[in-house]
Amino acid sequence: MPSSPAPAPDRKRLRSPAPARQARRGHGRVTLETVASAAGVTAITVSRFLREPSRVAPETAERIRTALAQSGYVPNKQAGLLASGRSNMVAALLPNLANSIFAETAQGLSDGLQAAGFELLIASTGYSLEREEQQLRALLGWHPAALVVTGRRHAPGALKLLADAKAAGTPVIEIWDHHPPAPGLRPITFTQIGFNHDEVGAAMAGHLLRAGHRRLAYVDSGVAEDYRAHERGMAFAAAVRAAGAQAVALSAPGGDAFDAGRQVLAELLGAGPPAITAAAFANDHIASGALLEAARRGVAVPGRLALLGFGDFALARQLSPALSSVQLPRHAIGAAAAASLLAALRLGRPAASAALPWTLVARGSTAGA
Amino acid sequence: MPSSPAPAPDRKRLRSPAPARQARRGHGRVTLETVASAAGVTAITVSRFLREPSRVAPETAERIRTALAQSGYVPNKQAGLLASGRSNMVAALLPNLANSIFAETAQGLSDGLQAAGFELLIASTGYSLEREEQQLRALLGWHPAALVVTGRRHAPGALKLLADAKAAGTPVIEIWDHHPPAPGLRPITFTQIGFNHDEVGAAMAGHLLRAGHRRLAYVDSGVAEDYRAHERGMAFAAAVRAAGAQAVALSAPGGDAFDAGRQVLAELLGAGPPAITAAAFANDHIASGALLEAARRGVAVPGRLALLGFGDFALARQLSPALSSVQLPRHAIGAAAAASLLAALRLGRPAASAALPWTLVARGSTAGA
DNA sequence: TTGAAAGCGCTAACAG
DNA sequence: CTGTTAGCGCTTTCAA
Repeated sequence: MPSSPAPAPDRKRLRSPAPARQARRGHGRVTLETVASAAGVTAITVSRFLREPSRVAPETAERIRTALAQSGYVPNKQAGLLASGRSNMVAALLPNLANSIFAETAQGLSDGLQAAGFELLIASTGYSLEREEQQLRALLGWHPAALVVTGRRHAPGALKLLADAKAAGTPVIEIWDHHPPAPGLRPITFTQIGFNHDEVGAAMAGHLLRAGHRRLAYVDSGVAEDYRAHERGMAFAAAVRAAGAQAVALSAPGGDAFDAGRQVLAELLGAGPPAITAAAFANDHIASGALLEAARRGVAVPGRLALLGFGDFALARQLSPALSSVQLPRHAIGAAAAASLLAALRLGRPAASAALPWTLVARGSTAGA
Repeated sequence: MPSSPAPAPDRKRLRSPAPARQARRGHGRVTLETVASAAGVTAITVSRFLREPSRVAPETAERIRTALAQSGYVPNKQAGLLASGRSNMVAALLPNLANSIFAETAQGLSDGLQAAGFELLIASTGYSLEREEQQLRALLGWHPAALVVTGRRHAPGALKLLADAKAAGTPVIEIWDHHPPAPGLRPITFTQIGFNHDEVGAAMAGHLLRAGHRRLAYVDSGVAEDYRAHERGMAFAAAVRAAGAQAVALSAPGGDAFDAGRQVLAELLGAGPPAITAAAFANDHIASGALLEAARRGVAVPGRLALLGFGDFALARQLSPALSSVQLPRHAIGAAAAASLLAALRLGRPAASAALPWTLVARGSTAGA
């Protein structure tokens, strides 16, 4: 008796609601019906019990509770979501997660969402608009209840997806940015929760100009697609020039950010005459690298060179001199986005934008005149 | 004519497979069928095209391609997964994400999984076993193809869920740990991918003992549930005592880790006689805080006090003196876990455990004797 | 308070 | 190469 083509399936008994009912590809999973028949009710009653226990008679409830406990039942979310047509997921796209700045935003989102029973689906883009579009497409397959993306620049395809989603009533929120719409540039706009990077760049310049510096550099991160850092740099340079001072644009090399900062210091010191006496950075890591290198070389900070970071990472206030920096609403951005989209979902109208506060924290590295 | 209760739905036409077919709660979403009828085929053909374009005639394919492009169709994953009974998701539980150590592991997992077409579902536990169990329960609702948890300590309920999953053939991997099973302690075991924290603790002690220290402290992180840090501390103390030297156990206060390290330095210096001349830390942040504070106070490192970190964060080699530390396979743990579970899924047998290498990197903060 | 029927959007199996 | 049929596990609607 070789290869008899598998035993004939006994799919002839089409009777009764009993647990028999051999499924097409039934891999002995515990389903609502398993629990139901153990409790002597039908699936729908167990389903009701799970969602609104009060709508089930106390005795029935007790039997279901027992059956549930013994079965090891785990509700199947795909089935539930598919059947209800609802979604309790929010999809978020962040440039990366290893960077503590976005990790905190993710935490803020997660905190706000979890309390409301929503789940967070995160993907990272590595600052690439192309990857953002890919990831967005993948995420949309889950039919999320809302979308959170970073920044206001997106690939054309992504923009279309976002616009479609918005048109279909799905809240779309852009975080880490809050700019007035560029006149005539993009017709549709989304909710924005963040701050204005032009203002920050100008404020960084203002802080250094007020200390009397006349030749100032902005050191970019070197991440080509981090346009927010570029914007700060442009605004910085504009403000510097508006004050009649000189602006120099530098870019940090790739690799370890501390090392990049160390290398940039040489450029900073070598420039001139007239010498550059103050530098603002795209982030605290690069700034810290420069600060540490200055200490190693015996370069006086802020005497010879004033240094100003961005992000106010934990390390900033630990260095000597302590690094002046811009403190950001990292967690708040996530929390506010969660609150905004939750409200939008509840009220059925577009999510509200918000400009969140940042603070320039002056410390030793930019002290005095 | 006030509030006429909405126009009567035209649900009378039950004919033909045409796109009419008013659904029960059909909210004009674009489905396979929408695309199919636009292309003049049925849903299954579009479905096939999406998965295996070669199985569809070139002409048909072309029509489908057009219809697809115009429709803005987004496949519904819940429906697809439910119908196929498959899952392309891996659920991972990590203590937290803001900590770069775990963020890198998540990145490693994500990298490995993405290449194989799997998606990563991440939740963080905040080092709480209770939250781990909750999150695990929530994650299981997605019926993931594999589970990744951090460490080998779990709440009883979580342990049961994991054991059930394993029994059902779902690979379960414990990361960041690799210990021989404690005799008679836990009957069932899972795949482990990480390293032995006892060995690291002993190696940290060995490194300092070799430099001639006779009274050594281990500074714990103060996170009660980070048992891996405790284990390193226990092993550290055991090795110190085995060498006939004295071991002191300290714990860092909560709050900012750098500040905690600064505070601990005072304790370290105040202890004795005999004085503590070397300290090992639960992580580089606390160690760095101590190092920075030592510099501020003019305490000689390693002359008066040798300092040894754990984790080898980017900052470690930037300080002066540079901080000795233990370099960990942060990314590799995630990558190896991904590879192991992928192989297990493919071959249909249990995932393979692996001990990954770590390195004690000796730098200035523990130099000389 | 409970159940029967139908369907969410998709895919497996089996024709043709 | 394409279509038909049935069903994934759950929830909605309506009836009892």
